[in-house]
Amino acid sequence: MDYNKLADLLFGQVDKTPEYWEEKFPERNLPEGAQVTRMAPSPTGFIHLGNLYSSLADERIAHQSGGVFYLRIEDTDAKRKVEGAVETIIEVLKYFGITFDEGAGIDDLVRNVYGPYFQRQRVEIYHTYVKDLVKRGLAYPCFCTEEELSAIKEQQTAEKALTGYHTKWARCRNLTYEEIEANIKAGKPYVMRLRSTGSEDREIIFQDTVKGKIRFPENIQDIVILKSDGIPTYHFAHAIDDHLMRTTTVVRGEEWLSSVPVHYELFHALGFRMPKYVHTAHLMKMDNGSKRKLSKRKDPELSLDFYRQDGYHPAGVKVYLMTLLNSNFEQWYDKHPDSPIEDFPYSVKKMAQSGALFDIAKLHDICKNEFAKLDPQEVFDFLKTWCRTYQPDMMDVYFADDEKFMKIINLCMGIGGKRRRKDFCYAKQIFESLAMYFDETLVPSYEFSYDNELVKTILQDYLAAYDHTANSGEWFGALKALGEKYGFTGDMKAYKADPDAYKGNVSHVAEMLRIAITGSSNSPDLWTINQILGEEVVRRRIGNVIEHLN
RNA sequence: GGCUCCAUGGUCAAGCGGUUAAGACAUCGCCCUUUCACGGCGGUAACGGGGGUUCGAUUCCCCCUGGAGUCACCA
Repeated sequence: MDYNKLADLLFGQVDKTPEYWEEKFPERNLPEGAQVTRMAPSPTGFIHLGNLYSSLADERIAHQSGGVFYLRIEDTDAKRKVEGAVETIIEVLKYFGITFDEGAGIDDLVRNVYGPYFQRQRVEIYHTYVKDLVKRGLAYPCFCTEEELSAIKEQQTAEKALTGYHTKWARCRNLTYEEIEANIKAGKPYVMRLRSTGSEDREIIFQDTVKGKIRFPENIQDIVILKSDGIPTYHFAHAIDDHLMRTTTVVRGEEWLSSVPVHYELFHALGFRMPKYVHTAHLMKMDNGSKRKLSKRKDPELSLDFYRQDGYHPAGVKVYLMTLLNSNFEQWYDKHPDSPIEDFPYSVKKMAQSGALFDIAKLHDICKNEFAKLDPQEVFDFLKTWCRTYQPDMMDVYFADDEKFMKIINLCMGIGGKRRRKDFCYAKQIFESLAMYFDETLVPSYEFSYDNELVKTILQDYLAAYDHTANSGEWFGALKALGEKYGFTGDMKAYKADPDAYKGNVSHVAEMLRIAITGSSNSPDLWTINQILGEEVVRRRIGNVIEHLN
């Protein structure tokens, strides 16, 4: 068959050659060792933890080496397109401190010289290379229908043969020029397939950056490279784009490992050098006692929106992901708690080989630590920003008095105390724990561990003698004295030595007040809370409880 | 099922032929403490199984088992 003639029949409109594109997108002029990485999502706008996880690796690899990190949109599947997705992707990643140097949505004409960065705008490029493959007898049109394909598969299954479009099963492989021409004239839809030169008996040796040396049988599948609408499949676009955009390192999930033989053949057929691959282990989740890959459909905690909605601080999420990404990060971070993550010497050699179970408890611990590193103003700003978008109707309650809110933050974080408290985890949880400071959100409690009459008497007595201007020491002294009056000792040692000798101790009296004022038996320092609430509120709340006990 | 990857406490993991097998989270106990937190101290808890190689295997090789991924005109 005359392949040149076939190429003209199929791609007559293509007037460029591979050389043209090679010249247009030359090797990047970068310092020795600089890596070019990319994030290449489909434009669903759904960014999940796995995406963040690998873009963190991408970003570190590129920027630590003085290279380039760019964004390419893989919009080859029309079904996956969602309006505004690119903006969402850029914005969400930016929230987590990851920015692109180049690519889709980046307004930098000087740097954006390897585009277009939307695959649908690159069809001319893809067709140039497919035409070239056809000329060399390495690609051919396939007219098989869906029904024919599944019939082949059925028979293969019955014969226990390797499924797929390959070897003798690849019917359209041997179509004559005349048959092809007739099919096209008849308007039959077709895809373009690679004419694989692989053999099951041979193997390829592939070097993965994190998994090491891997052997595979050669690819023998005549995979689809151009879909019937002329748009390339992922595999083909990957080869063309990463070559022409001069990507040096591809970070992707290990679900791609099994298509390495396909990519290997594609790159070689095209005459391209393969990039380095970093196949990352999956984030896993425990489900009914067994591990499985986190799924975007089943697991809401996979969505980054989930973390934003609940108000997780981006630093916490990022640090947690880093601990999973590099096994020695956590200890480095312990030693350099105040250093920016960028100072960490990131190494692909230290990436996990196996999938880590996503551990929300660990995330929480890290978030608490991250909050404890922020200064009060940062916490204030973060909470206010979060509240404005996720609980707008509560703005008037929490932020009616900025000064009061700031005092609460200081108290809850232990600012000014001996040590920082670590109560703050994520915004939603924080605001829940702040309910006691606002009349609108207070949940009163009338559950006391002592007889209601006694509680009432003590509260009344407390109220009668309450001096809001007393300092912390004076206030506690008064509380002790009050307790003594009713048989609650202020001497903890004496109480511990012989608890039965007393009705209780001063902590029990404090508990009554705590419940009366905050609705909870647990809270930060009561005196400070009183000061934040103000005399009027304190008196009113205690009064309400007394009334309720009547 | 074929192909491939993975395998140290409940979880994340250090280890890279000889160790009392780190550390963090979680958990439990004690201390500190007017509650809660914070903090301090301590405890429970691991090399999946079987063969080799070796003077010696958690470490190297093989098999088994277990877990995961993938087998589309989706990426």
